Order: sequence, then structure tokens, then C-alpha cells
Amino acid sequence: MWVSATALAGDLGLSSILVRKDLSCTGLEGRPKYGFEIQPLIEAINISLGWDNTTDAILVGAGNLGTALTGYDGFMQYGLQIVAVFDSDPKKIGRKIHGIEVLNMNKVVDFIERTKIPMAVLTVPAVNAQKIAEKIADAGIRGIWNFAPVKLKLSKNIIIQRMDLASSFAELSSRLKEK
Amino acid sequence: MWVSATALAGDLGLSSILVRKDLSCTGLEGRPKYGFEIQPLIEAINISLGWDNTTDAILVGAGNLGTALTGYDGFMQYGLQIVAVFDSDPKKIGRKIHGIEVLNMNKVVDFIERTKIPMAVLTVPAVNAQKIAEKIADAGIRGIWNFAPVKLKLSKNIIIQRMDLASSFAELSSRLKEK
DNA sequence: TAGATTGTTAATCGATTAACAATC
DNA sequence: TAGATTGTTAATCGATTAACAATC
Repeated sequence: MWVSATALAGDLGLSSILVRKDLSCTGLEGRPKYGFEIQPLIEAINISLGWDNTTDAILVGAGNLGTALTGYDGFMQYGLQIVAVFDSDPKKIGRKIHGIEVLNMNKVVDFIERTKIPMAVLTVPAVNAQKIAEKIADAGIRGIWNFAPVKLKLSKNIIIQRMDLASSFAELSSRLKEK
Repeated sequence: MWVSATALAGDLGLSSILVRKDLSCTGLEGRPKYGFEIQPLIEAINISLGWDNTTDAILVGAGNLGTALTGYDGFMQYGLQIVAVFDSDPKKIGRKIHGIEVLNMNKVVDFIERTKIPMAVLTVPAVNAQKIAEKIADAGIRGIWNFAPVKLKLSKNIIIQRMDLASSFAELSSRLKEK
């Protein structure tokens, strides 16, 4: 029924102060000696992080990574719903991956304009990423979750979130060498 | 032949000061008015990040994400070489993914002990992650690149690097809501 | 010489932590 | 009451940026 910031901190490997500070963003108040009521806390975190109502997204680039992401159940938990997948490879177009048909890349602009879909997951090769990003941004995409190892340059009002395998591995690699 | 910190900063969307500061970690000195010689710079960055000699790694968990990662060419570029893949699903064992045979999970301890392989990429379901991590850590793995959405708790001398889809998406999601 | 670029010291900024009164 | 936990203010820490002399 109840969980304390101290307990959460222990499980997460963080300090209890940090947990309390972070939880304060949700607006929820804890009860001294008890901590936080679990159900309202989950609710409040979901709302605070925008996981409460699902965000529809398209996925562009049905390669290995794109396929894996399309099939990743965990996304639903975060309120992310992939509603369409695009690729320019004729061998992939028309095939289904995890129940979603791969559509022709040349339909993506029309699709975005028609559906007003706000978000795109970008899993295309690095060389194509900038051009494709510009295209979907022009069509009206508001946020891009970019898995390509490229810094996208787009107009300021497009929100870009980079998921960077390279720098994560680089960090591990250098920490491993240090020892 | 030459590239300036200013130019790199422009391409990367960073400040030139930050680029110079970061490059100073490589020990390489630039030349006023010219910048840095490109080839030695690439070399120096690779050495500095530990990308110069390849790190052998095993991958545990041949699901969608594990399969995608195994086939990801980009890893070689960072000096990461996946030499063996493990899974406990009988349907997967014996099959090849991207040219690498999937081995039975029950052989992983023996494999690590025999080959003294230093690193593991962990792409197993969240519920199994802690147990499997403990197992391979006991067997002698020194670094774990963890893709499971779990904070692993292991002995201090094991280096853990977390690759966190959830928090990346959470950030994008909240930035999207803000507007 | 003038201007671009370097490396470094000091200042700024934001995030984490310490300290502590308030509360159940 | 005593002890655990809360929320908050102030201190610390590390990373980024500003400022600037040195150099080609």
C-alpha cells in the first residue's frame, strides 16, 4: 500500500533525497513515517511524464533495429503506440512486421499531413537521417526520437531526442579501460 | 586535412569551447588558425575512447533487440565484437542469427570462464536480468551493457552501463507535452 | 600585421547532496 | 514519547561557458 522514498532509493541505487526531489515534480505529497501511497504515486508519475495518454508515432526505417522496436511490448507501458512503419526498400514494402504493414516511404508526407501524427521514431541509416528528418519535419512531425548516430539539425520547434548507442558504449569502454 | 574545433562544433551543435575541452582529453594539440589534423585526431579519439582495439563481448538474450544488435554493423566501428550469443529458448538454440550460432544459456558460465571474455551485452527480459547478471558476473564478466529496464545490483568491481529506452522516451514525451 | 583559432583560468549554471525543522 | 520519514533551504559538486592571452 505504501512505499517510502528511502525504500525506492534502495531499490534504484539512488539517494533518498534525490527520489524525494524527483517525486516532488509530480505534485504528490508523501506522509511522514509512511511514505507515498503506491497507486496514486504510479498514477502521478505517469501523468507527470506524459505516459498517461498514448502518443501515436510512426516508425521510419524497418531495418533490424526498427523491427525490434516495432515489436517491443514495453513501449505501450510508456504510452507510445507505433501506428505505421515506413521504408523505401521494395522488398520490405507490403510485408508485415509484428502485425503492422510496412508502407512505402513516398507516402510518409501524405500520411503525416492527413493524420497529424505528432511523433516519429527514426531508425534509418545515418547517411539518410538528416534528409528524412527534414522531410517528415516539413510534413508536420513535432517530435523525433532519433536512433541514427547523427546530430539532426532542424528548425527549433521540432523536438529531437537522441538515443545514442555509440556514446553509451564509449562510456562503458573507457570505464573498462580505466581499471 | 584540417578541421577546427569551431567547425566541429557547428556540425555537432555544440559550443567550440566544449569541443576543445573534450578534445584536450585526447592529449592532442591543435594548431592555432588551422585546428586539428584530421587523421591524427581520429586516431587519438579512438585511442582515448578505447575504440582502437576491439573488445570481445557475448550477447545474452536473442530476442528482437538482441538480434538487431547482433546484426548492427556499427559496433565494429566502436571496437565492439560480438563473438557469441546465448539464449535459453530451445526454439532459438542452434539457429544462427547474422552468422552467429545461438548457444544454450546453460553453457554461458563455462564459456566465460574458458574464454575470459570481458564484456556482455544484456538484452533479456527485465524480470530475468538481475539473476542472469549475477550469474555472468560470478563467472568473470567485468563489464555489462544493460538494455533491460532494470537497475542491476552487482559487486562494485563489475562495471554496468545502462541503455535506457524508457528514460529517453520519457524525456521526449515530457518535452512534447510542455509545448 | 590582422584575424582566426588555440588552450586555460575563472565564472556560471544546474543537478545532487547535506542539514534540519516539521510531522505522523 | 521516540523514531522514521517528509519537504525545503543552503551547500557542494561537476560540467559548461565566458574571457582572454598566446600563437600561427
